[in-house]
Amino acid sequence: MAEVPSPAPTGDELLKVLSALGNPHRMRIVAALLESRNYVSALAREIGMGRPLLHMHLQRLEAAGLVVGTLELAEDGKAMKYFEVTPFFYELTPHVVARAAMTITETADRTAKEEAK
Amino acid sequence: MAEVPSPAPTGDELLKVLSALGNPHRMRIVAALLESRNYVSALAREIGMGRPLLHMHLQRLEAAGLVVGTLELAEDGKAMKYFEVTPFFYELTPHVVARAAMTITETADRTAKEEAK
DNA sequence: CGTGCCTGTCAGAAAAGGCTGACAGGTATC
DNA sequence: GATACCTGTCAGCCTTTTCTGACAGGCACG
Repeated sequence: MAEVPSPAPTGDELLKVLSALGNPHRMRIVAALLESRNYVSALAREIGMGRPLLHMHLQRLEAAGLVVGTLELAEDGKAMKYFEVTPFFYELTPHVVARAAMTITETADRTAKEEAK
Repeated sequence: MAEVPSPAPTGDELLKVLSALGNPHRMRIVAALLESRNYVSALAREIGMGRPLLHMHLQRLEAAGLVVGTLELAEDGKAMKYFEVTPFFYELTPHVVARAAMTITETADRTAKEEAK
């Protein structure tokens, strides 16, 4: 059980993880969700944050594979999206970083790309 | 030798490390410096980046404790700042993140703080 | 003394990220 | 039908980060 991506993550993956976790709010969100899985609105109240904003942070974390959200139907029919943290594990060393750095997708070539279309 | 801050980093420390490493340029800088320590101007040429910009990235990495710079005097008297990577090591797990999240210095309270002074 | 290479910093433009209020849809209860 | 929850998205503002060009100083070589 529990897949752990430990050893050699791809550059883009590590980049998403690090930039996702490198934010005070998102770190606290992970902390809150680790204590108990929760749905968006309740979590927003708990940590005192607007829903749209929390929503944005959550999908940033989810895009990085650090949390997962499941849309569940409560008994009374209400649709609520529960989030919980993934058992992720990354080792952060110079070697790992250097290895990942080689496989970074250049997202910085918006030159003569729009026109080609 | 080589101090490794592995187990339970403070929130602010982890925050600095993650946001420092969560950037494509800075990952490449670490990669380049791991191969061989280098001074600013040469490194700038090597990775094709402006000196002022590289300078900024370097001091961001240094502030996070991931690289160290030493100002050395070459034989011909020129002052050159050599950078090299630190043997850092961080474990990234939900538990570590949650633990760090509790010790985050609220830098976001510029409310009734100026007046108190 | 001009040229070259080193160091650093500064102001200001450009891009990215964070944040808010308003809106739309859904289902259940009074 | 009005209220009260839940979900999501969108335009627009504001702050932070990223990036560039120009400038300062230092030391050595021709």
